[in-house]
Amino acid sequence: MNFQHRKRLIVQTVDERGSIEVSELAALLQTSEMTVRRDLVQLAASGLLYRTRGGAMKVSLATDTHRFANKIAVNPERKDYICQLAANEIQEGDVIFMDCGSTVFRLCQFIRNKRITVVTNSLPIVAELMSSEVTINLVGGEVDKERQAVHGLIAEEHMARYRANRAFVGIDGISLQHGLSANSEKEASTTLAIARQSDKVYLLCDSSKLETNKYLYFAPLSLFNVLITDNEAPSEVVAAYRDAGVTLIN
Amino acid sequence: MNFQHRKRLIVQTVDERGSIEVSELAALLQTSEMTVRRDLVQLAASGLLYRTRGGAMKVSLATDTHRFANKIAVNPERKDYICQLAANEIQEGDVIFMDCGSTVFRLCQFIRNKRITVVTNSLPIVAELMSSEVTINLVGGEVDKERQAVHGLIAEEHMARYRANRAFVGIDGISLQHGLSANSEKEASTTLAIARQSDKVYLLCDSSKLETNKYLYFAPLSLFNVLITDNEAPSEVVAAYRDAGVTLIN
DNA sequence: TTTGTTTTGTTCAAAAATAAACAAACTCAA
DNA sequence: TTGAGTTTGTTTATTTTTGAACAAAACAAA
Repeated sequence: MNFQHRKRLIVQTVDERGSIEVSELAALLQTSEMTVRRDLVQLAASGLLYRTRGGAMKVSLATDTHRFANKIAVNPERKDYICQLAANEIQEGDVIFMDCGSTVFRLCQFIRNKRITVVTNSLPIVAELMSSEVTINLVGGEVDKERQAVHGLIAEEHMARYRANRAFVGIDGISLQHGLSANSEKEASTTLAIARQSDKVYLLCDSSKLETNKYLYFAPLSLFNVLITDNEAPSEVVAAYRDAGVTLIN
Repeated sequence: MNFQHRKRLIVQTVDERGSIEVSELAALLQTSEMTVRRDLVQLAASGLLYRTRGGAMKVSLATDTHRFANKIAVNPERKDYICQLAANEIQEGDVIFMDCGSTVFRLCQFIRNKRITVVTNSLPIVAELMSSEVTINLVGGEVDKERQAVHGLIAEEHMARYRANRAFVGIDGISLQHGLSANSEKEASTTLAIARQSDKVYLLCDSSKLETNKYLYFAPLSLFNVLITDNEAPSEVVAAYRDAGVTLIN
């Protein structure tokens, strides 16, 4: 029973069962738990399974990337700080795009009394701005109930009909090395569609997301014009972004 | 049972049930309440659920403080009667248009569990069907805040892209002499656009509106195929409509 | 307000899992 | 066969996770 043989069996078993414990694998492979752990470290490093304490799991079960939708509750004070900066950029008469990110949602409170037009695919944003001075243009198409937003082909065609001064979009991950990344194709696609139709794209991104990567890389840093983040961003990271030519406000 | 397992089960259970208590989760996961609390802290931090005192709830439920509310209906029991009749006409797999009338809104409760597609310009209907089996297609365009609906040129273009089996539309006034009438051009125009794209048009109209006229006449009786009204309609009026060739259900 | 109940966070000790260190066994050429 | 290099198993130390106990905080009812 060599490593190759064990490796095959481990991956196969994990795929079949979804998850398994180190002790079970040791019994199954007639080997010690230490050896199993060493194998698991290698397999996890090459991405064939997800290492958990006490065992391993199928990657697909552990990551559930599609779920990270409504992050309203996370880091609200940072997000409000960012949105205040973003609101300062907006002028009367502007036509702006707002996407369905949780950070972007919090921009609503700062623009309630501005005479501007907002084009958005986010239903919470529409609800929030319903009693405001803002003229709302809602993107049509099939409703994604999980994200409470409209995505897809028809939505993108709809957006293609409008031209905006500015766009405010959220992002799941951003890194100097790989650019922008997202947890879902839908959101990535919508972000691209919005960027195409806007003169100036502002990326709203709280500092916890700087230098993180999500599963789908979808655009280089050049997609946006201005990165707005909070004042808790590490100064060396901020400096690195500025050195890379990014216009960063914080 | 490690953290990854518990996490999956907790998120799944919360999503299914809407909310749950710490003690229930402890029993379900065969672990202590302390552990459940620690798990909930982590899950709430990553935005997968909303922490409440004594348990947790779905994020979307917690953030839906801003709901679209339909005006309190007049004659609710008549309208529900009509909608029950209307719902009987709908079959699995149908694609249906629903407009933004208050009568049509009450149809939602009867179609929650049907596997159909609803195309609508009404925001209260979208909100109501958000947690249902129904696939929703939202009509895009400029939002009419007063009516909580989308009207106008872009909206009509959007609707022109879809073809539906059935359409359920409300009406402000109807008379044998003058046909259909409305209180606003916007709604009249939308009704016409919907009728163009539908195989069969059902007019939902409580009996208090029969033989009334509003300021804008916009279509003859031939616009619709079936008139659904309630059982309080005077029998001579019903007879007159049937004599005039109208298919009437009540 | 005060009182009593429930829920929560913190601290601590026990248990489990892991990593590190080292010895034994095995591989494979020369 | 020898011996360098690798893999494996065992022991030990370290880290992580867990549950219990208890104090603090939040809530509800007088």
